Amino acid sequence: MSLALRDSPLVAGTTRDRIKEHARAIGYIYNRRAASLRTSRSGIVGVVVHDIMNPFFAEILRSIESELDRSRQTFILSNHYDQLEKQRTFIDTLLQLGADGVIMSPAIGTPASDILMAEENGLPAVLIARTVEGADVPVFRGDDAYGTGLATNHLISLGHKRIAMIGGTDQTSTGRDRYQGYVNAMEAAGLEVGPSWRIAGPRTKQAGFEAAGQFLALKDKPTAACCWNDLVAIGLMNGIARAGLVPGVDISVTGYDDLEEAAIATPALTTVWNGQREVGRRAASALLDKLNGQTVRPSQELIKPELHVRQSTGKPVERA
Amino acid sequence: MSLALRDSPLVAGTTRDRIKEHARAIGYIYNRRAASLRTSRSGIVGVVVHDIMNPFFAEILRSIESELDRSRQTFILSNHYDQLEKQRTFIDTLLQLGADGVIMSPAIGTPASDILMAEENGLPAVLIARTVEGADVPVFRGDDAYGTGLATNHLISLGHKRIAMIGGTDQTSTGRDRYQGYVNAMEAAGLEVGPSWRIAGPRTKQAGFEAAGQFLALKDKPTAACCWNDLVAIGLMNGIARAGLVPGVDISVTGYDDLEEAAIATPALTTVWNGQREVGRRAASALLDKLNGQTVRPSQELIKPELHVRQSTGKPVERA
DNA sequence: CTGAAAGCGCTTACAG
DNA sequence: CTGAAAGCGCTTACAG
Repeated sequence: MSLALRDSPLVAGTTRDRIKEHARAIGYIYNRRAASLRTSRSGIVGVVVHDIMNPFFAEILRSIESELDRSRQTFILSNHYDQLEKQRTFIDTLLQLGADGVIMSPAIGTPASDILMAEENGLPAVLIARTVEGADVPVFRGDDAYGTGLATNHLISLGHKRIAMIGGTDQTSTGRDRYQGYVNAMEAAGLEVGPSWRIAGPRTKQAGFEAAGQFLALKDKPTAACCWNDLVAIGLMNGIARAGLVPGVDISVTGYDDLEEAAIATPALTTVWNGQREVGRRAASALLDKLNGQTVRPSQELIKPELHVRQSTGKPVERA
Repeated sequence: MSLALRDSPLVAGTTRDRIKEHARAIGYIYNRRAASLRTSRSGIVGVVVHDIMNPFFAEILRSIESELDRSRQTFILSNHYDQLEKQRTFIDTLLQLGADGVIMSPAIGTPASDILMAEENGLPAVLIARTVEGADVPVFRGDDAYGTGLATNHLISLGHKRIAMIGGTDQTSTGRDRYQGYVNAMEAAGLEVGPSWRIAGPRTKQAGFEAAGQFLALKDKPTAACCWNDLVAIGLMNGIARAGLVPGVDISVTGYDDLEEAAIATPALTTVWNGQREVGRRAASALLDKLNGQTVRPSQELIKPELHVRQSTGKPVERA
């Protein structure tokens, strides 16, 4: 019977149809636990990211979803909120469920051994967005240093000389790379990076909004802000507007990610497209290849970002 | 051994510790598929909503997550994007995995028989946000008609007489209820509802943004917009600002949901708090009760919304 | 080609 | 209290 339901060529067409019809009639439900126990394939893929509600991950997840759907894999989502313990619990759950693989944006502080452990227990991993030093797995992410370089150079070319970097943390590879790209661009242009010009931390709209006060009170007031991501940029612009200044005129602001929202922000946000779709699609397809027994060599795949210029950046306005 | 690992009192303390230590040493992984096959409990709960990336659902999901976490249930998320087929596939997957229950915001057009089928196959269901006529299960949602009534009355009390309703669809109970609340409030105040004053459809920031043009071109131009949700309201405000008008001054706008974002929008959005946390927490806890064999009677639980007045609403400004 | 049997890793009722 | 055995529902190798 199981052969018939799976359309095996070993079973004749009419027999197959008769069995399928009968199965439907009695409301037969295929028991995947039993099948998986026998075959040790579950058809489950885990995805764990910092926060699935963050629109940056949301766009990645959509493309992972559509890629996995085509291979009829069920995917289980989880947030780790950058808590190593939550991430470990989730990986443990995946192992217990016999998941076939995991796509993860590793939590801050993830040791390579965590990933090694998963792989050794038959749970192949693919990383997105962040790297883990020493983990021997494929990684798909944007070229962050290059991306913030694009944004910073754009501001420099408009004539800005005092440019702050708002948000992000040194605890992730992404954070270090984005900051480095900004610093490199500044130095290449012979510009100084004021010691207080980095406001580290913010990664949400709310935090960007709150950072506006600190930003506007900076010594040698910068005329532009290169933000960690679109959320911070939009929050910052709201904060700037609240303070009576006009973002895009009085202060130039760049974002990062090019979320759908960036285009409809007021003013429309100049930002760096980060290839979310690409990252998701390629990570999922690499994992599927692995599951199908193909050898996928560990590699750092850097998607090249692109600058999208809109209305939130302009020439600097010097005030008295 | 399995008794020891589950801390059964049948096993002496020292023996238990020795076994646990050994299990850790050899890297033992508990096989939940096997256990579930035997016990027919899987520890999996499914959650399916229109779109998990929508911040309205995101806030509900967070509270479901924390509630289920405490009972050590794994939850599987899925979007149905209001496609009945996707929802059915997901429910099917849950049945095949032997999930213990499902929390769903039913897709448009979900027949009661779909829910009945799940329940009959041992998958108890709890609904959130939307009702399905004839489905005999608990439903947790906000009192939508009351909520839009609050918003509309607030606008009326400020002196507005021409108020449009932007967004939402008649295909969901939520959509019908919110529209009805608006109409009731208008009629109770003896105000006319202009036939073109309802712009149905928009439910996203993008769509709200795009609706601004249509709104601003309405005959007998309304002075205020009661929006379907915060996303539409924020999008609409952005569109209004793009057109050179000042939202909150030239046009009053109300939202619905009171997302975290509402407070930091520019201007800060007057909106209706919709009890997302409550909805999630209570739905999860009702499902857990069901799983534990308690009889949970099917009922409509309406969470009372509250108006939060901010800067996006003010007295009407009549222009020449 | 068909059918009966073994076995995946658990839990639980049962015999010792 | 302990240990061996049955059985959950599949898949697959094997005997007929």
